[in-house]
Amino acid sequence: MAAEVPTHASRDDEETLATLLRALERRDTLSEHERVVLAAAMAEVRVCPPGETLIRAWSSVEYSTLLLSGLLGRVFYMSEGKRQIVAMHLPGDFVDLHSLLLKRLDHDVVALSEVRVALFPHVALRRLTETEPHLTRMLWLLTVIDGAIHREWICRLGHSAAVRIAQFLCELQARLELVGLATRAGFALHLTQSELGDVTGLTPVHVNRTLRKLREANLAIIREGQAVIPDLARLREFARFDPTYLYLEKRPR
Amino acid sequence: MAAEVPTHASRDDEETLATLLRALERRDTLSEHERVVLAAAMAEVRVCPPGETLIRAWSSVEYSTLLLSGLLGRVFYMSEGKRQIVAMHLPGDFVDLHSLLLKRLDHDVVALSEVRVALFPHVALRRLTETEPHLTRMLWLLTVIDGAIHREWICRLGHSAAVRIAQFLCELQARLELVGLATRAGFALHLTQSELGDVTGLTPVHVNRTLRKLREANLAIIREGQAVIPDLARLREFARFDPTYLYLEKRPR
DNA sequence: CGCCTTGTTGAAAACACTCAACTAGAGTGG
DNA sequence: CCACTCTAGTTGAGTGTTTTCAACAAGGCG
Repeated sequence: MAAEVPTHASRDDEETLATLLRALERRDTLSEHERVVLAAAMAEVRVCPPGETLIRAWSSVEYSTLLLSGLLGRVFYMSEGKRQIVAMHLPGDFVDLHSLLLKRLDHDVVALSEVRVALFPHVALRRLTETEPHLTRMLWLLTVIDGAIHREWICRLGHSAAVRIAQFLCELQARLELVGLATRAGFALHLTQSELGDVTGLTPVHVNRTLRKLREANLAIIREGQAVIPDLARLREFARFDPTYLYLEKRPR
Repeated sequence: MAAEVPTHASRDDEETLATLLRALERRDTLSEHERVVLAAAMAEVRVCPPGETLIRAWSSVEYSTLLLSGLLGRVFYMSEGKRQIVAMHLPGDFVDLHSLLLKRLDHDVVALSEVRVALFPHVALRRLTETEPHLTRMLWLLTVIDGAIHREWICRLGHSAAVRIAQFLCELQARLELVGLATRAGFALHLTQSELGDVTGLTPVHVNRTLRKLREANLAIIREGQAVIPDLARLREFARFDPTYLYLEKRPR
């Protein structure tokens, strides 16, 4: 699939690699050497159109994907044409770092908008784990936070439709704000109501009705690719949202 | 909390540590040295009565827990007294290896029966990550498989009550069989219908009705602490259960 | 223009929840 | 010994939420 030959990353991509570095440094400081080693592990940059499946479930994967720009989902295709999105990824996210260990993924990785991604060959990452124990633990931490978000999603499915959608919006807002792609007042959201249903485990029809309720309650207005949040505190209260589970704080590890 | 002084593990516990070693060796071979290093990182062994909370959410944790015997759950307490069990752990499971990276957990760890656990101090595990890259990757793999099971649970909640419960039974059967605690015909299941509801996101009343349906359809008979499965293939077909996501196969890593 | 996708709304059906009552068994204290 | 209480399981009836089926409007695109 992907070319084995590393292509030189442009300044633009180096800039977006900085998003990953910032995500890591939010948790612990990196040495200059570690930053260099990580940057060196990055190879090819690719651009994919919306709807493209970057990685198909159970296929053998030889690299991990860093999302540079766009929106990307991890998707299960279930019986009777239903699908469930089990994770959403924003710029700066290491989408499938876990494939370094698993080699085959249980889910597809799908572009939900046009995306730019950087590929980190597993051979390079694996070499890194041999010599950089601290950096390895920090990458391990990313996969473990990924698991924490999964757990939050499990709990989300125990709530009513309105709360589910509100929680998802809160999570997206918090994560997007960190990378400068959202304010407390809202963010760009180029998801169809059908995709929103795949995230929250609801039918498109019910998503539609529920969005109307949220709109009428003035909690969140979703339209034309924009999520407008009149009062974030009120939305968070309604969703009982507490961003602690995202483990954003700095903890020396 | 836990004593810092390592206590000598009895032969019985060494035997059960073997369950962890087997779980690891199922994925990749360990050197004799690695086996010794891992065993040396194990300290105190504790016994807890059913219902006890071993680890409380957001408290500072200084060790990771290996389950030696009994059943153990990872639990979220949600609003209005509801709770959601986000993971079940069997003997041989490293219950909270992720706490090595996170330091504080987003959930409680609760004994669902009398349990025996072995504690691995974080200082010892962390020292291990400094010198044992291969062993580190294998531990990392365990946390990543944990995430894969989370994803399966997310998808589970998109199905009907009967399928949810059937899937849970199938997962438990497959995992228990691996450690010799289940046959294809059934296993001991000391969970109340209420706890089964906490796992599947259903009310106890609805669990009861659904278990009756499963019983009447001769798919699974749950009673008196026993899960009897007349025809595992049929149950798996009904639940559309495919154990691949447990990543049981051997893959050199 | 026709065709597709997306969003929207209505009505009926399916599903799961709530409230309530009752059984059975285990454990307790008089 | 019994009465009492507690937990776990069971069942019925009514309610509420979500899904399904269906139809239709609006916009993009060949």
